[in-house]
Amino acid sequence: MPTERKHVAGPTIRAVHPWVPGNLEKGHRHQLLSDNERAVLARIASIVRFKKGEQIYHEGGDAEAVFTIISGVVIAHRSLAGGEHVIAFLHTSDLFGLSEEGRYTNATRAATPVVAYKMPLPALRRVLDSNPDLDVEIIIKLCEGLRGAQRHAIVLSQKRAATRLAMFLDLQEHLQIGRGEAASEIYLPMDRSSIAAYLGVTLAAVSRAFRTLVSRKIISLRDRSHVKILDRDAFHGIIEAGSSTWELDAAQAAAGRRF
Amino acid sequence: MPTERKHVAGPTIRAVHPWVPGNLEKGHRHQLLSDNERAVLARIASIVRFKKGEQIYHEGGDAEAVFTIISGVVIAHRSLAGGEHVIAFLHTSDLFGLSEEGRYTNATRAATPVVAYKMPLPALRRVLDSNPDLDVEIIIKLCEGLRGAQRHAIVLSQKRAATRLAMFLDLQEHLQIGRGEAASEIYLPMDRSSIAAYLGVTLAAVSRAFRTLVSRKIISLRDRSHVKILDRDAFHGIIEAGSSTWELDAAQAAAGRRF
DNA sequence: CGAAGTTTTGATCAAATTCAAGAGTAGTGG
DNA sequence: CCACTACTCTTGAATTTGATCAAAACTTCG
Repeated sequence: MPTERKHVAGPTIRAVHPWVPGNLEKGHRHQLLSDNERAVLARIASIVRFKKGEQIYHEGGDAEAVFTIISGVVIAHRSLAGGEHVIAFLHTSDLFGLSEEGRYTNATRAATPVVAYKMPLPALRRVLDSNPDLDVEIIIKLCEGLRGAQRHAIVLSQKRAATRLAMFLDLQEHLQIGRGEAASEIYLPMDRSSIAAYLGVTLAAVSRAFRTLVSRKIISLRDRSHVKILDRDAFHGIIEAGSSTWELDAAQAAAGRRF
Repeated sequence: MPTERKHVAGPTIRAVHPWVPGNLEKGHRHQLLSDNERAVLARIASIVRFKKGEQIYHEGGDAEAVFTIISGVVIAHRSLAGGEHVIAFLHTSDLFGLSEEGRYTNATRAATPVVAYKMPLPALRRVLDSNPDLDVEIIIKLCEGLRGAQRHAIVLSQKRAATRLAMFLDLQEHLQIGRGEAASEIYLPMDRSSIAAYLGVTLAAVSRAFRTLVSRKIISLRDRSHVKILDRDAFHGIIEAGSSTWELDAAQAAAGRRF
């Protein structure tokens, strides 16, 4: 018996709907679980806390649980020989713990202090088996993760560091708006070296890219983690320009995307 | 009533299982649908054909159907100003047609002549609603797509073109083996400019990277689309070396990956 | 306040882009 | 079957950009 909406405890999962959004505004991330579903998941979930910088699980480890974030930011990454590649920055209501053949496919650590729900996989699978409704929500969330990963790939396909950074800021702003947070400033909870790893460039290059954008008065920095976009035209100019004069051959441009 | 295994018609979907594979060999892509499920889907699916280079759907178009490939190779891409970014190369049994708020999120075109099953979304959703079993299969497939996109991002995070190419070849080989095809040679059905777009480098750089690997006797080319790996040690050396001396700071390397 | 860690900035070097021309392939029609 | 054309791919030379190495400024925190 669902109680009042705001007071239901349990995991939340939010995502942009893959199918028609119906009545609601574009880009809004809907709460995917009903009160009832949240209550069911709450029964198998426990609340866990991680300190800033703490490892949550490691690449290749036994996939024993799936997590959703209550508060804080999580970095999903993979360690290559001699460096690390950041896969994603995960926020409140994001789902993580993807596995392949029973092993986690990447590592995660807390970028800030993190509180999360932890759902053991065996219990989760039992719940999924008996609650068909939950499956569709998870599909929707996975579609979002997939779109996010593809967006990341597009950022990485850019050649200029300033373009990658601008795309990253643009993405962060959209995600922030989607989360319903204030939008006048972009907040960057992660440090420069994580941004560098996400963008696939060096720390030094990120720093220079920031300097470039600031000196051209396209953005301003209140401090290391608060960015304001001053000139949106120029800002999007940087993004478009990134892929400007570049291999104009592939003329038969078509369009569409994976399910 | 399922007839003999080999003779059931209808869409196939194959993927590596996210959870424990149980008895079967690692990395093998299991047929996710039962004969019965295939039969159900076959009822709403129609067979469509596309010529080489033909557009299947375009970015932003009304998402009206989902496809699975019967034969041929499909390129999922997104057009940036002045260039295109290839998201994925899709093969037999792959599922595509991802949408966001009712619109395709990228474009697709045929890299070779393609035959596919087309499943209209409204009908598909009706079937999913009444066949809870199908949901889990789709979740598994989406996990695979997500892992693939993340792998792509890792390729793109590499700095040297030869490293990206080697990783690409390695990936193609694994996918080919996973599909159960012959593995002595790597077959590349797509043209150089699609590879370039996938790797996020120029056509010229791809060409030079091939030349580099061939001249170092690490690979050999029978023709434009048939590659053989001659020296596996050196080959994997290239892949490792790519991320060699590079930002050794982020010391607190943890590990793990998204659900 | 000092020490460790993070970020900025500078100078040099290697690598990919860019522009452009030439070689190789495929496809068409005589 | 060959020649012609269009296209893809390779290769070359000059330029730009980011990586690399290293040192200085700034933060954070005990």
